[in-house]
Amino acid sequence: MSTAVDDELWSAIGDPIRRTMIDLLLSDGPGTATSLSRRLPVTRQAVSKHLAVLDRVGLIHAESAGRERHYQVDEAQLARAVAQLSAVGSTWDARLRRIKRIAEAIERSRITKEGE
Amino acid sequence: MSTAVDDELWSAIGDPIRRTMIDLLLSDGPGTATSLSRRLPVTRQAVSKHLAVLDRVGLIHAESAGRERHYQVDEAQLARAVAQLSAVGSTWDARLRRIKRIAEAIERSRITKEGE
DNA sequence: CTCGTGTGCAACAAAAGGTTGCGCTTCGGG
DNA sequence: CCCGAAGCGCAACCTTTTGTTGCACACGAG
Repeated sequence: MSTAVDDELWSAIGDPIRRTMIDLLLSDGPGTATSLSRRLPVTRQAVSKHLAVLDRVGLIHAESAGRERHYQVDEAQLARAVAQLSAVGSTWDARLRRIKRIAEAIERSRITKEGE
Repeated sequence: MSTAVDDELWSAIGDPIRRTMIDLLLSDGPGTATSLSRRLPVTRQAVSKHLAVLDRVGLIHAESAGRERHYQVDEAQLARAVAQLSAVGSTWDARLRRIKRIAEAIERSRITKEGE
């Protein structure tokens, strides 16, 4: 059902810090480990590790500019991740609906039997 | 933007094993730690810990039956989690769209300037 | 009652996430 | 030119999470 690549994408966006980092990169545009750490409750080194994780799964990519290293979101890969989210969401949604239907059917048949 | 409760829900469903467990509970109905461990690549004890995590955030709840302990999905809470997923997904989707619009606008103005 | 099966608890190993400290580039003002 | 400030990466270390094994206990069927 789920592939290793999908699992990596999931665990990448499963972390609250990493989700916030993606939010920041999307809203403020490209940023560095230092600029991001100023808006997050962790040190630059922790941010740097998260950036490495996101880079490894391809959700962001870096560009060196002098002594700075600018990261920005890879739009295509993030779109893939969003698709994953909605896929799992709709699967669960469908199953919840089906369970509800079955439960209602059982309820109906129980009432019918009682009426016999 | 994101609350502590939301983060707990996210990290709960962020784990591939836990996502699979929810899938199994949805598709096969209520199950025990032992029955789930037979369909997963980890030991019963590991499954038991994951069940404890899912229980703590309210995504599942248990019911004792003799010496067995049956777990099943809490539909309302899972529906909440699905809503979270789609919320983040649509937020990122909207921002990706906006970035694309801006990029196109810049592209247009650049061409205009070149034409002057 | 006794044996098989399902559970929980404890101790331990490995991985993830976080911090501090250090040393190496690179930019920019004297 | 040069030297300090700013940005970055690497390494050592700590804590939490995830996984394992081992053991003791409870329940149900023969």
